Parts: sequence; C-alpha cells; structure tokens
Amino acid sequence: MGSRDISSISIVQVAERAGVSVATASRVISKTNYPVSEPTRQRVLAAAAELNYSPNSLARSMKTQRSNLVAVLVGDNSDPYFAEITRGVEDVANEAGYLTIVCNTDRKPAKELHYVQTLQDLRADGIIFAGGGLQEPDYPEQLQLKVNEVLRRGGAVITLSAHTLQVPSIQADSFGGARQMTMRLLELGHRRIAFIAGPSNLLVANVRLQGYMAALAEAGIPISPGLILQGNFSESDTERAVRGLANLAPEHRPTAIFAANDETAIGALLGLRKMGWKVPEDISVCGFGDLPLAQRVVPTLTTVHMDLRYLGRAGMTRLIAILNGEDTVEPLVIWPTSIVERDSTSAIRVLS
Amino acid sequence: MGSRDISSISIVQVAERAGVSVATASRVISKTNYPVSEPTRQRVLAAAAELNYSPNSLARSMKTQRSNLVAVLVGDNSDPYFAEITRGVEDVANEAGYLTIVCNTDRKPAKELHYVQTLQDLRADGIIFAGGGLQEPDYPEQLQLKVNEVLRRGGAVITLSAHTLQVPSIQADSFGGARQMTMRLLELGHRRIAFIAGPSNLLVANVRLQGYMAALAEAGIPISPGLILQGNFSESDTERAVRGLANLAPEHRPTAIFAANDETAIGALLGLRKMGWKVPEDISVCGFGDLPLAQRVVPTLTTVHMDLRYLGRAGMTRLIAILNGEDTVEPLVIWPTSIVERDSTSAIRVLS
DNA sequence: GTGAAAGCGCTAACAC
DNA sequence: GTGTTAGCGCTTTCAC
Repeated sequence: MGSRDISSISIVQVAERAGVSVATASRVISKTNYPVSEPTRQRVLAAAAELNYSPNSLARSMKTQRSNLVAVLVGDNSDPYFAEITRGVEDVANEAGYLTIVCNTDRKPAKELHYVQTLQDLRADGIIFAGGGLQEPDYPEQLQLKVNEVLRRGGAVITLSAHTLQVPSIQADSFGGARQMTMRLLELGHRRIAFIAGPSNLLVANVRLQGYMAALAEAGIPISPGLILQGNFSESDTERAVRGLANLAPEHRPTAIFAANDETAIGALLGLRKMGWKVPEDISVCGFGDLPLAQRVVPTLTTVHMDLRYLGRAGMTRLIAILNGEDTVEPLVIWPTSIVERDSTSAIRVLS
Repeated sequence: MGSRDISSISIVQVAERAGVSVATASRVISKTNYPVSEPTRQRVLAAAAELNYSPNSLARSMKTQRSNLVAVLVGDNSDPYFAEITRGVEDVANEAGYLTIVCNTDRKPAKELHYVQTLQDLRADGIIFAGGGLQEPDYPEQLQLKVNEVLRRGGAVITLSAHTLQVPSIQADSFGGARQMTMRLLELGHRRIAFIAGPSNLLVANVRLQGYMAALAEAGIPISPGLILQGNFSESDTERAVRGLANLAPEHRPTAIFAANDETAIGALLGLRKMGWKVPEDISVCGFGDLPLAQRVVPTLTTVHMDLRYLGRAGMTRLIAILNGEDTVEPLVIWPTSIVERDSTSAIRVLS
C-alpha cells in the first residue's frame, strides 16, 4: 500500500529497521537455535512483519546447499495410478517443508533424461521415480550416469517400482501379486487364462508377466502364446486386443483375462461389453493395482491390491531419511500385495 | 569417474579449462545471443561437457530474478478434475522451460495461505489457482493481500475457476452450463429436478447452483428447497443424500438429478443402483465437468463438457504471456460450455 | 549475545 | 569479441 519503492525487501532492511546486524537478523529469521536475546528476537520479528518480509529461499538455498525441492517423475500425472502416488509424496513433503515438482515423462527416455538434468541444475534435494524403469537400448546406462551426478552432489534418488536404476527402492511385489492372482484363477477352475501385457519396454510390466507365467508353469499348464495379448497400460488399445478373442474357436477362447493393470482391465470390460459378453458369466476379468476406480466400474473389478498413496508416503519418508543420513533399511524393500476379489471374476462354469 | 574432489563444478572451472573468462563462459552457457566467436564457444561447450557441468539454476535465478518455477494450487491432485488441469499446465510449462510445483490445498484456507507464502519465498514466477475461491469469513481479503505481495514482486497469478481473487482468469461458463443443462432436462419433460450442490463455501459450486435456479425461474417452475441436496463434490457422501430421496412420497420424488460435478453424479449413480432404481428409466442423472471417467461409467454420464486439460494449457499459456508482458486479453475470459448427452438421461416417461 | 565480512554461482554492466 | 567486477540475498565462520 504505502510502499512506493519497487525494490524488494531483504534481510538488510529488516536488520536496519530492528537496529541489529544482518547476522543477528538472520539468526532469528532462519530459526536456528543460535542464542539471541529475547528482546532482540522480538524486534527482528516485528520488523520483519511490518515490512512483509519474505526470506528469499533461493539465496538461502545457495548458502545451505539445500533447496527443499523434490521432484516426482511420473508417466502421466492424470493417470490415477500416478496421481495417487503423487498425492502421498506431496503430503509427506509438505509436512516436512518440501515443495513437490511434478514431471510427466510419458515414458519417453528423452523427456525423463531432460527432467533429471533440469532438476540437477535446480539442485533439487531429491528425485522420486514413480514409474517403472524403461528398458530401451543404452538407456539404463545413460540414466544411471545422470543419476550418479545427482547422487554425487548430495541429492537423494529412489524408485517406487521395478527399475533399472541402482538406487534405494520401495516396491509392491509385482511378481508375487501376478503369480498369486493367476493361481487364484486356476483355483477357480480356469485353464485358458489370457494375459494382457503392458508396454514391452517397461520393466514392471514384464515382471507381472513373469508372475503370470510362473503360476502357470507351477500348475503344469503350458503357456500358449496366443493368450498373451499386447497392451500398453492404457484403456484405449485394449478394446481392440480383446475383440480379437472373438475370432478364436470357442474351445480355444480364454475363460479368464488377467490384465497387467487396472486401466487395461477396465478397457477389457468395455470391449467385452460391446461384444455382448457378460462378465463374469461368460468370462472373468481381473486387473492389477486396485485404483479407486476399480470399485466403481460395473462389475466391480477383482484386482491385486497395492496402496499407492501409502507407497508415495513411504517413498517420500524414505527420501527424507536418506537426506538426513538416517536411512538404515535395506536398499530394496518389497511390500507384499494381496488379492481383492470383487464381481468381475467367478468360478468357471461347467460347459456342456 | 576420475574426479576425486567433492567440490562441485562451477562456471569458474569451466572458464579456466576453456581458457576464457567467466563472462565469456557465461555468455555461451546461458545461450544469450551475445556475440562469441565460434572457436571460443566450442571450447567452452567442450569444457562444460568434459566436466559434466550443471549450471546452478538457483544462482542464475538470483541474478535474473526469474526462477522458472510455477505452481498450481489444486484441491487434490488425485481428483481427476485437478489432475487433468495439472497435466495441461505441466505440458505447456515444460515446453516453455518451466518446472511445475503441485500444491494440494484440500480446500483449506490455512494450507492455501501457507503455500502462497512458501511460493513467494521461493520467488516462484507464477501461481495458478486451479480450484475455485473459498468463501470463508475474512479469507478472501487475507489471500488477496498475500497475492498482492506476489504481484508486487513481479510474479504472475491467475485463476481457472470462479474466484474471489482480483487477478486474470480463464473459466468455463459454470452458470451458463448449469442453466443450459437444466433447460435441457426441462425440455425432456422433467419438472421435479433435484440438484446436488457442491461445498457451500466454494464459489464455483454456488455459481452452478445459481445456473440451475435461473433456468427453473425462467421456466416459471418454483424452486423447491427439498430438491436441493447438500453434496461436497466427492462421491462419498453423495450416496447418503440420494438415499434420502426414497423417503419422499412418489409424487414428490424427482425425475431427474443434476449433480454439481461428475464425481457427485457418479456417487448418485452408485447410490441409485444400490437402491434398485434404474437410470435413466426410473430417474435421469447428469453431472458437470465431463471427466474422462464420465464415459466409462454405466450408464455413461450426461454432463456439461469442459476441456480441463486444455483449460490448464490455456492457463499456463496466459501466465507466460503475463510474465512476458504480452497479456492483452481482457482480465476475465469465459469459455462457453456445452452439453454432452449420454445414456444417463432420457425423456420423462408418461406415468400412469 | 552481537557484528563484520567472506562467499554460494551466476549474470550484466562497463571497460578495453 | 573478451575480461573485470559488482552484486543478487542469504548464512556462517570468526572476532569481540
């Protein structure tokens, strides 16, 4: 209001107004536990308040070598899977005084690499790779190199999914979850179980596929390549893949579909509906992830449960521990997953 | 690899290695169009590459008074409404060299205020209020004061929803959309149209309610308070609200429900299903927002369309224009909304 | 308990 | 076309 000069207020003006040195002003503003007499402290605080003083974080960061900035790298923040993780990360970050930068990589190596560089330039304190590692030629090495630079600088890096990076990680048990779900379908009497895979260059997608194959192998059931469909973790292309099933001779058609993630499973649900197939009467469907969405589709989706928001929280909590030099746990933490059976699966009907 | 000293590399070492002054080094690194001889430029670039030089953005920002950081304030980043907007913002931000900070306010004044202060301290270049303004005692004034500080500093601030803040804004036409949707229901023969409102302290929610009431008034239909149900923009409590409808005498029951947003409408769909009511046969339901989700619920949801991702894009584009002093458009830009009719609404059945 | 002064790493006058 | 230097605003030894 009354202030007529454009120049912004620094700690110098605060010190002046309080009649102390900048050193003293800094000591009360930065709330270190350095001893400052109570009257002096009050005068500084008062001066700061009167001037609407806003301590410049950038300047502070330059001195302290801590930016209080963390970043979460996601495939797409509007994908509910990543949105949930991000929410968990941001909650903990905020409580601890960190700001959260969100970076959409679209699972493109170039974008991911560029973000890591930008974050390094910014001296971000930590980077969380929420998505799985990309398996593309030379890429894991390139990324590791850049990440090593971040590490060398004192930045913390973790992953929240199966990844090529050699950094601490917290993960849900993708292999075990996929294996268990497949076993459950077998228990329900299914023998021809189709699997809609995720992007082939995504490590975590492949791990889930491995879990599916392991369960079949254990049950002595041959893996039929025709039942492994290509998906891309998004709903869009899934319908087409499912449609292909109609071309199979009835005796070769799967009685169950296991999709590598919930989005894909929901795409399958939609595709099947359009084909006039009833779920679970004509065919069972299940997913992986247990998005909030899984409970509100029709029929509600049987899926492998993982608490994504909590995964985000745990990740950020661990990142902070690393930054504080308090990280004692083992590098790789794997959380058990569990199966949630809802209405989209049922025991196989006896035919004929 | 071979580097054995911990000290990080600054532009000084790059200059040394290239055999030039820091000024020259800076001129090529910061890619200004300042003339530098080609051989010199190459030597600097080479030195930077060999040293794995990462220019310190914080230091740069201190000089240039530009942080290249923007923030989007959302109610909850895992709410698809905000997730879509955030995606649009981040896309444009990334293309323009900005990093995007996401802040979950949970529509709590204290959190919102705290974020704004933190962002001011960080010297964020811009702040985007994605959610609607909160109408709570004294709050609009307090927020405006803090925002004014950001503005004075040279930061840009915009809103993407009906808001109390006096800053540039891009908005979908909530009033018009709600009015139009209500008119459409009237056209379909509905006379008892219930409205499930949003949080009462949220400006944009109230604007939608106004639109609904305006349409009824224009049609000469008295507004019956019993048909205005309290919601909170989330799916959770909505079921309960809907359940109350069963208690009404059949001749007082609404034949259509208009929910103030899609999440609420979907909650209504779920509640009605549990009550055994068929949509749209027994009752029509429609929402507001046209989330991606609206197309995959059953029945697919009739709703007021607004392109949220594009709203985010437009918002960030405008923010950049403001920062560059190129914003010429009027303060308040209102986009028309349109109605998308899907399977959840139908003409009223002739009773008896 | 307080103050003076040296940088953190960069850019932008201002010389040459 | 290149170099010297003065800060941006803060924290932190080091004196007193």
